[in-house]
Amino acid sequence: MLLARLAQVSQEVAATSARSKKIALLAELFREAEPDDVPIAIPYLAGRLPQGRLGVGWKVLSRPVPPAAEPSLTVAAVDALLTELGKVSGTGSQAERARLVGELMGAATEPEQRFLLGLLSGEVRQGALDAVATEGLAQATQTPSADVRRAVMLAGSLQTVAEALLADGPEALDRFRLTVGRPVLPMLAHSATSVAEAVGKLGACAVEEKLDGIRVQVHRDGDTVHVYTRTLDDITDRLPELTAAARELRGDRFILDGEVISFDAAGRPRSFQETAGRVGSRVDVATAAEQVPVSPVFFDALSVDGHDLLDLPFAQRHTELARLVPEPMRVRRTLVSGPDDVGAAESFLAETLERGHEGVVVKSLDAPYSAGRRGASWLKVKPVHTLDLVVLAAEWGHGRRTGKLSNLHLGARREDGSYAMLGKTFKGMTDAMLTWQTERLQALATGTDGYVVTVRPELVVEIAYDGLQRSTRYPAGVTLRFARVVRYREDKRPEEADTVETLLAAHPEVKP
DNA sequence: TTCCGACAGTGGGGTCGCAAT
DNA sequence: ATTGCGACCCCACTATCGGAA
Repeated sequence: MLLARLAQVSQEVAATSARSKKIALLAELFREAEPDDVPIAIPYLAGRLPQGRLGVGWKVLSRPVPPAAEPSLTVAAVDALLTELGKVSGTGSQAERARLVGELMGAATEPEQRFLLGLLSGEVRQGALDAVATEGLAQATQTPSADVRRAVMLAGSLQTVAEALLADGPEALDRFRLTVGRPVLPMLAHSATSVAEAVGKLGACAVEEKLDGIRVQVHRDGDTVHVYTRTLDDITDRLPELTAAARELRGDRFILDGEVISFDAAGRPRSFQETAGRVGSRVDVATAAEQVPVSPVFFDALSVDGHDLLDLPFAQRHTELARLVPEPMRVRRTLVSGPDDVGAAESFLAETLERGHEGVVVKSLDAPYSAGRRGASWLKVKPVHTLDLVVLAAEWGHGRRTGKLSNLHLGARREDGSYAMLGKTFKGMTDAMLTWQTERLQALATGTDGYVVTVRPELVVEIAYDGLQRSTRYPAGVTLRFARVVRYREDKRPEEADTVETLLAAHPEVKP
């Protein structure tokens, strides 16, 4: 198959907003693909590379290369070149990578170049990623989409399922069963604004501590233990404590879901930054483990002693978890009978925050484990802080925000009347707000470098955020975590905005 | 007809590790 | 030794489609 054909389909998919049409276009292409093209074409049209990341980013891709006049690249040739590129990434030379990228781009026509750039930078912007491609695959093979989705969750990979399905037909899906040693996509949570709202939606539920660490899926089969992240990367070697902990447990074949986090000497949770730094350390694990030891805290069991628990209600899965894992290694929780009992949930949240944790997750007791989906049966509740800050500058947006000032630079007042930038945000804006702020900020503009428009510090905006964290990038030594716009405060003068001092006073545990 | 679940898009900050400087 | 870059952790929110109610 020619790359030009893929680029054309991607273009057609991008051109329609109807999901049903996107799915039909993808299905048509999947049907016409040769068996050898399938493991390449499927991930390409799901906006991913089969090789994963290649060590090629914006820096290399931004060098323009004259396009070819006629399409000649095949999908297989592109894949071979990218595989070569992946090997070079392992061994070194940036110059060699740049040369290979140049070679590829030089052989591509203009539309092919556009498609490849999107693919390599992870921004295909065709309105179809894995989930839509999965629907397309189901349609192409005339297989119920729920069956395909489930197989993808269990395989942790769309292309594995696609190869099997297109080669052997629907019966091939039976091969994808929950297997110890093969990670599955983890179940995710939605947000709720209060425990009352969450309990109101779910009824009888468990309220569990939400720990601010790294999500882990731990597989043990005899003496063999593997630890996977949320994106199914194998991080076993970085976390020797988890292998040891898994081997201590009474069962010898299981899959558990939990969080890994570091506690200080006093038993308080360390900051996310500290835990994430430890989990990210790969070179001298022994030293890192000594300085920042981590502990697993489990909250779900997917498989125990060869039994697949995914379809059991949470209450039963937790019974299995409790049989296997002693209490100190399980997440703290309380059971709530329903909306009449919401007081118990609220006091549990208060206690949890007092213990230094992030918030709670409210979980329906009768929901199955919906791997890979952001099911509405888990609802997280975290406290939200707000501040009134001043817009110092704004950046031009990309994609659907092209031509709109999007990303705001946020400043807090200093006592001397100047402003300290605390971070940026592009979140929380409606299209109407984008239009409004583009006009308003341009009227306040004092200069631009073509990308960042600086403005007179006059516009006050109410910002919600999850917490403060240390920063080496910003002048106050701190930055906001997950800042988003709530609303503009045109009723407020910049002199009425919050100050760095009041912000620091509100978060005494964070030292700039 | 209206409501709501699922999806994609738009990017934020930090940290680590590696290659280039 | 320092710097720049890419990968991968954490993540919120809005717009839109299309099936469910």
